[in-house]
Amino acid sequence: MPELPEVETVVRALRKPLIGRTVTGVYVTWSNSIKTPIKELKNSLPGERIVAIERRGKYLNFKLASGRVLILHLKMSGDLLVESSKHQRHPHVRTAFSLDNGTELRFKDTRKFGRVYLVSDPAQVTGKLGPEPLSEQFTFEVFQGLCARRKGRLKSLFLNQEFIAGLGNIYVDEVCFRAGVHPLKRVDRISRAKLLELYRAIRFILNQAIKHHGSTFDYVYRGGNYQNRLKVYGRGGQSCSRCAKKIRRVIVGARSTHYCPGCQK
DNA sequence: CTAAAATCCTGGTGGC
DNA sequence: TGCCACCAGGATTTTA
Repeated sequence: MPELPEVETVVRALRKPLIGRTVTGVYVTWSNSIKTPIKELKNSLPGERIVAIERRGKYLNFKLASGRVLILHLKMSGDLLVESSKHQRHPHVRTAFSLDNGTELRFKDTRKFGRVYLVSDPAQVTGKLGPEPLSEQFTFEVFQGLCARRKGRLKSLFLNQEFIAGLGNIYVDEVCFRAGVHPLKRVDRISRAKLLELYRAIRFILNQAIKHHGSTFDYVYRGGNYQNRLKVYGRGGQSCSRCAKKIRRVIVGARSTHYCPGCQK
């Protein structure tokens, strides 16, 4: 479940070992993940130098010297490792990029949901994404405009990457709790005051999670410890830390959803 | 148009 | 201990 904070953590960790490196080879064991013709990837990636690594929503963009962009999505169970080529690959490494200094960028992906693209224009992959919630451009006015005339439920809208890029199941539940808004509330019936609370909660929760290097779960990126600070996600049946009522777990749009019936109206 | 359901996947879990 | 059905979940695709 890597979401924005986990992907941001990965991006920051990869910059030092990867920027300036040149790809020397491509290794693939699960071609369903590769969304560019494999021949093209294997033929044209070697010789490319990585000049920058950026995050867009939950996507990682590796900018190459030619101007093309290698885009990865970790989906459910993806992780990226930089290891010596001599070090044996974990069996769940589905794609690897060997580099000019004897290391490899390894895409470990237990559940095989991950995706790899090589494109000339990243908009081909990420063009429809909504705004970056931590950018300066994402003001309250922008958020309010996006919410206007939306009839759907808050939870579903927040999970929609074309609405805001980067929120996922864990942090949506945490944002709704912090703002004190019920996740099933219709968006067009939320007051301006509560919208402001939601806007602030999005920025606060994501920033806090990044500060703690994201959350670590069964298959998710190692290292982070924000999972210990979650107030509702994964806590169905436990007592709310604010009002002591039992936290509920329900299914919304095939996603588990956690909220406190006392604090969230 | 929206919304719900199916799809892709595997390791872990709980029941028996 | 072994077997098996079942579950999680991001994004896309299909169905209603």
